[in-house]
Amino acid sequence: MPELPEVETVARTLRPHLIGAVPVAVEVRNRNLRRPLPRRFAALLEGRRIETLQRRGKYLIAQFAESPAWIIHLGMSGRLVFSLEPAPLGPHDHVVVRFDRGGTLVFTDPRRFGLMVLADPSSSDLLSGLGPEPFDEEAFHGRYLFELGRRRRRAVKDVLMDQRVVAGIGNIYANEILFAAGLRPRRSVARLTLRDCETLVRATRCVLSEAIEHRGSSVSDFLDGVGRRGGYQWRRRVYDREGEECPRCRMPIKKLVIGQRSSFYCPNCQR
DNA sequence: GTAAACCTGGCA
DNA sequence: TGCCAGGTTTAC
Repeated sequence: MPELPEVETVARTLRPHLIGAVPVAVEVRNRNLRRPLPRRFAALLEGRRIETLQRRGKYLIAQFAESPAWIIHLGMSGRLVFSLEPAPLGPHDHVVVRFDRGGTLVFTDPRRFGLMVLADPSSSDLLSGLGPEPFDEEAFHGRYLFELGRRRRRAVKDVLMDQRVVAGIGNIYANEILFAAGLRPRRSVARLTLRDCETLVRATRCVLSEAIEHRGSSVSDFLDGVGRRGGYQWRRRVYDREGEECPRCRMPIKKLVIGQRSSFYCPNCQR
């Protein structure tokens, strides 16, 4: 579910409720996430005031006055919802955090591919390998992709989704970005011109910012930090639209599988 | 490189 | 019943 626009949406919607709040009661109902939560997890979180809530790639990072920070990844089906009047808990509500000034944050994740870690962000293995943020103009630009592409022959979609190359892009937005850039998902990065790479970078920022404006995609079940659905699923041009008309040229959208992930593209508009 | 692994739910 | 799903890691 959650790629950069969804995680950014969660961060923005949670900030007003979490900044300055102190977890007073942390209940771990199931510690078997992607990495098992340590026994001392609750104790390490309780009593510490949240000072900032940041996004890095698909990770959320809550910082306190001192290290360690609370690093969260929502995996495929993870959800982080704050509410003032909590509903009864369900079977996939794994972590429940109550705050000093009221309100409850519930981490829900049916598939348990999500992750929570207490670590120093500057030394965490989770964050250290991440590539630049897509909106970082200093680090993520056409030449960067162009130089990177010359080193190895690889499908451009594969490269876009590689978190070491650029952080935050997953399957939905990789498809949408490639449509916006007019590039086929299978195109080898080795055969992209510098201009292609510049177009790709522009398309990346354009698609991601449009998705953030619409508060992310709720293809099936994404909810933001206060339990609302996103709106970008209605604006998807190609993702999960096999056989439908291309919004530009009306040719049927095609589907193929790259690296075990479904890819959607217009055979006419993308070359 | 590619496949399978982790897990549950939804849908044909 | 089998396949597919927003992600990432590990093993051939």
